[in-house]
Amino acid sequence: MALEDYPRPSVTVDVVIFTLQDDDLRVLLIKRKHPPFAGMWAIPGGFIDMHESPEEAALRELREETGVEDVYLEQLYTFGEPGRDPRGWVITIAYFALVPAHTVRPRAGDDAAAARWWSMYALPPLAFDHADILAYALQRLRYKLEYTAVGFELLPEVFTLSELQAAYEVILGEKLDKRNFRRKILSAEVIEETGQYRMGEGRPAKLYRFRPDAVAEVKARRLFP
Amino acid sequence: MALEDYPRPSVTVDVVIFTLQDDDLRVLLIKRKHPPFAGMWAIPGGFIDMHESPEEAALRELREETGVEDVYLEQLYTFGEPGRDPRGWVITIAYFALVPAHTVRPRAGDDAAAARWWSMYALPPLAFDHADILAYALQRLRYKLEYTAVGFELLPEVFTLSELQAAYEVILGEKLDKRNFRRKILSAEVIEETGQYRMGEGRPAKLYRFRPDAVAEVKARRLFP
DNA sequence: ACAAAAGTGTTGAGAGTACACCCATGC
DNA sequence: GCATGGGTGTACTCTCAACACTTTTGT
Repeated sequence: MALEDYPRPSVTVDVVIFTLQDDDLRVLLIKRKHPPFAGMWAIPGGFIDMHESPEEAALRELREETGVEDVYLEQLYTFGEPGRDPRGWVITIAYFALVPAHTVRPRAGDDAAAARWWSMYALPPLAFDHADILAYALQRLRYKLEYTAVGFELLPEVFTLSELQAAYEVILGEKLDKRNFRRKILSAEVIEETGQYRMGEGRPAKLYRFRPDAVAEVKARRLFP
Repeated sequence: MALEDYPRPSVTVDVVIFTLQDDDLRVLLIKRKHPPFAGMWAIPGGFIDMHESPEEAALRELREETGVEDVYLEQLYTFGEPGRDPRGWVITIAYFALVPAHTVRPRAGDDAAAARWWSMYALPPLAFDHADILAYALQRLRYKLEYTAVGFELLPEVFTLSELQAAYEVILGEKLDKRNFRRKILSAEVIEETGQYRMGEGRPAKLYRFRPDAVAEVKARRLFP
């Protein structure tokens, strides 16, 4: 039996693009130009091209919507409930990306009437099952933040410890203790001082950078030995 | 632009089915009857049907290959490298399932010349990119084992602590300390005594069962607070 | 001098790890 | 009575969480 004897779905990639902006966790959404859900907000995405891998397709979408090339990108989950797209049988491979805010200026692609950042904590109504996808992406981001060093992907190259802590707080949605935070992050040896300082309203703050040679993952606590 | 204007891939599900047998971690493979890779071993799978979700397709495959219905099933990853299937453009959504050995008798489905368990530590050459998929599934299984209670999905309803420890050892590929193992698992309060004993060659062993109300997940140690 | 943000240590509790011997049964 | 696997406790180290004051700068 040949491939053509089986019905084939359309397959898209959707890319949840996170950033930090104004002490808020934001996600890039596009306003749909065409039906279905014309005028509604949606996660940017598009059809996979033959001859490209799903990851390449996700990188292409990311480039089209943000212009950025070299960012953290990870496959999230594949959604394929029948009926999730009123046009027909459409399966989507969802990705999530982390971009530092200052590197990006959202651009509306061909199919979008607009593109802008939305706070993850104040989202508009969303097309398709995109609210589910975002909820899952947030859960996964929080989870990864706890046991890997992905947080740095959202920050500029240099940052202060207070800025880093604020980033963690806004993503996790909880306050953290300053002394414990500093002790733990410094003992993890994933950042180093740059020797520079950031001048501000109070005492100048040491600037740090991520150590690219750092081990990004810590062993999880085992439920069983 | 309509859905039909875009090229569509074939989409399959592949289900990595793990079990424990003879103190070994095993995976169910089928021997392919048809080209490509006729006569080679492969992960069981098949095309998704229109009107079913990927998860339903995975459950259907699982039923066809093993007859079991009610088992642990989790989406693993979606593989879509161009060229991974010589017949053309085929994307596969990989799942992994955990089944207790005694509940299953492998059956060769229509497209298979044979089906049998293989040790994860002594695999035959595999069709397509299935070696990659298995390697990733093993990594994920080990990872989940460390911070959730999925291990019980591989054991019969009642078991001794020694059997449980042996299961963990064969999956993780390392020896564990008996006293620490027992202390930790009992303090996690995920199992309870049945009151029965298993008679064997030495002192009879207490039988335990999994507590279905138990919390299956433990907080991971945070890299950062 | 005062406002604003940066920076800094200690203590008590719980978890992880390493380690060796006695117990209950079948033969 | 002995072989076989089941079952048990302690001491040390490390990590976690809670908690408040001093330092450095700009105005």
